[in-house]
Amino acid sequence: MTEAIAAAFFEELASAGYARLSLEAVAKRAGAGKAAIYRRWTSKLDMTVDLVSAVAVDASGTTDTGTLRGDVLAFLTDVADALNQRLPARIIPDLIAEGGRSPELAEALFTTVRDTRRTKATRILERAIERGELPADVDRELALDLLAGPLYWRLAVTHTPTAPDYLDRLTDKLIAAFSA
Amino acid sequence: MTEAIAAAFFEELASAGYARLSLEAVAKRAGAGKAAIYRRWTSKLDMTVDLVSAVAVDASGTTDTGTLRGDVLAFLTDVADALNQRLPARIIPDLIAEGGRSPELAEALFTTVRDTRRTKATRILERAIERGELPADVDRELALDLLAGPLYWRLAVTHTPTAPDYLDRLTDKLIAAFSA
DNA sequence: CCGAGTCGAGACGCAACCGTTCCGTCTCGT
DNA sequence: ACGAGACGGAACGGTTGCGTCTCGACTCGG
Repeated sequence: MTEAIAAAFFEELASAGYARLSLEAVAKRAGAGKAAIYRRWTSKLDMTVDLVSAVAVDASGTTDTGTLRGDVLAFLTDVADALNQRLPARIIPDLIAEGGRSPELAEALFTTVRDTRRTKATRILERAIERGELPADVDRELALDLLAGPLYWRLAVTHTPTAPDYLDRLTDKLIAAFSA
Repeated sequence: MTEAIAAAFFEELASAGYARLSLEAVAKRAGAGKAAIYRRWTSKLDMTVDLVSAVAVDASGTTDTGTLRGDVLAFLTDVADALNQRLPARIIPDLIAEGGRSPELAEALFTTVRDTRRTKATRILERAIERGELPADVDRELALDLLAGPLYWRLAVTHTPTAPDYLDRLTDKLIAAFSA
């Protein structure tokens, strides 16, 4: 039951956006009464934070492929896989935009989602430093933006499809940038 | 009058988002009657496309600084200036998210805003090729994503402030990536 | 000095949701 | 077999925004 409501919630969130999201529609799509929702969560914000951070947490694998290039490519592949799915592709930009407006939502999601991804990326850099692939004083701040930015821009903002070797080529450029 | 309505529209759009935008609130903030709005535009979508593409078009300067590095830095500075303003910082991510949901809005805005910026960035690359700063077969597709992505990610998604020399450092990394 | 056009203000009927409350049903554990 | 509790569904009063329409006031060109 809770699961059916959650599924309906994400469908509605993707198709309507957070601002337009109606709990009435969620209930209807789940084949549930509104009471079933209000019995579990107190508000739309509560529900959103709870459900979104639940799915965000478990997406935190940190595979060590043995090389910087392998790690970067794996990281980019994870991001691309997520952003190429229908629901996340619509939901993530919407929540980011909404986060600019609702501090509560922004803080709740950022502390889970963003920080998870941030530490994951940082670990890639530090492993590379230990291996001697990158200098110890690599510009981490910039590296994090370079890792996430271009792919997010392409997939989530301009909605441009990627050629099969796109991630490969991007990986090469990124490593060149890190080492510069 | 039209100008007062437009100003109120952008204020409301920034604080409420497109989905929650109420023409009633726009009228009230502009000190206008609703009739004044409906006399000029037929719908919220019509109004949005009209007003947004109007301000987007005139932000299309293409300065030639004489070097690739100068051009890139100038481009990044333009983007950063725009995204550091209160209204664009809130409005742009919101419209991007909304564009994923409303094909009409997406198409109308993309053909003006995105293509304008795209050609601007492409011209930077081609000038560099003419000068011999970049090889003729530079990966333009990747270069465009690298130019826009990291800065957008930092300013519009993670809302992280930038150190004064951030754009300088980013420029160096980007040029290294282009040449790789 | 007058009539056409625009103005702000707001009432109108309509629709969508809100969050709550009440049904009658169904499924449990005991 | 029975009572507790969650279920789907529907209705409640209240709020908000829509798009239309009607006011009386103002401004100007002729």
